[in-house]
Amino acid sequence: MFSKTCEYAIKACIYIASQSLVQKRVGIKDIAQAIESPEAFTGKIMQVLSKNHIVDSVKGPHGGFEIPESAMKEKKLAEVVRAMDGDDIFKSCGLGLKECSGANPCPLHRQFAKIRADITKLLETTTLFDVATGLADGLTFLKR
Amino acid sequence: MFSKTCEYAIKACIYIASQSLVQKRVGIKDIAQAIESPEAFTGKIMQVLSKNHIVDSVKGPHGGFEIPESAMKEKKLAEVVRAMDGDDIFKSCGLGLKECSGANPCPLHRQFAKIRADITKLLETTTLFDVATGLADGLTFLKR
DNA sequence: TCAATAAAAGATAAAAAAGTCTTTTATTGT
DNA sequence: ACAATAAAAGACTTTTTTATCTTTTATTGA
Repeated sequence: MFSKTCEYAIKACIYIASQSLVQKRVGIKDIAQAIESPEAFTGKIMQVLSKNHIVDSVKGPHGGFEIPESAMKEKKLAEVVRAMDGDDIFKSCGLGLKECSGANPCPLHRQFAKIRADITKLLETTTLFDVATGLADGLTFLKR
Repeated sequence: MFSKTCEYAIKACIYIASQSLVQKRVGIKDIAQAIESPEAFTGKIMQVLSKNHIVDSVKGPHGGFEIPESAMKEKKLAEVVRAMDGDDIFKSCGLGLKECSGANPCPLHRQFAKIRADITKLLETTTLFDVATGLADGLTFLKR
């Protein structure tokens, strides 16, 4: 569904958001630990998220990453996915046709269109705030 | 969604099925051409499909691959997907948690469960016959 | 100002997926 | 029996993804 990179990115954002809810800025070590990801690789991912203005990054002592509450209420999961995996999951044909459309449909065009629409709706309507609260409340998890 | 290998496999099966509908056995060159896949790689994929009894293979002159009409009415797309990609798409957590469940849910557990169920239903109920007819009738395509 | 901290940037490395090439085996028709 | 055909099997190569290691830059507080 998503690349490993994208999975880590989504989990990292949710973790950072949940910590930002209690005014805590978190470092890479922290994140890697919270989402069970390789530390150095997580650093690379954070660079992309930071460049795409999905998270705020602060260098130096007491630095780390954060997402202001106002921002996390705006940011949709779709933005994270687009930053990491592009918009393949939103657009591309399930069987890999380059020009799959109503005029040139693959044998599963209509069926996949429905599924893609559901995925798109989920990712375009869910905000980081929406998912961060469940984590903060101990109702959901990012490990195991 | 699917690996490239799996996409080729699905398309190959649909093409073979559609040709079997008119009593035509098809060779690897034929298939590769019909689905725009690399020929040698397609050969490798056919080996897997053959070993998994999804297609019948015949060696020697006039040999090739076929799927008897009775068989294609039984074979679900899910069997092809399982042979190539395993059952990750049917089972595994969208965020990559190893033990994602009602008791230890990832933040998107319920939402993904719904989408996975839809995908599973589609793949488990659609037979090769179902999709081969549309191709044979020129209503759907495997290229472009 | 300087040592410590933490992310950014850059260069590699390892693993997995995608793809190719060569040799072998099975089948067919002459 | 044997030449031709076509898939199976095995050994490789290339590309992409995942992951690591090192150096640089920015920030802080003593």
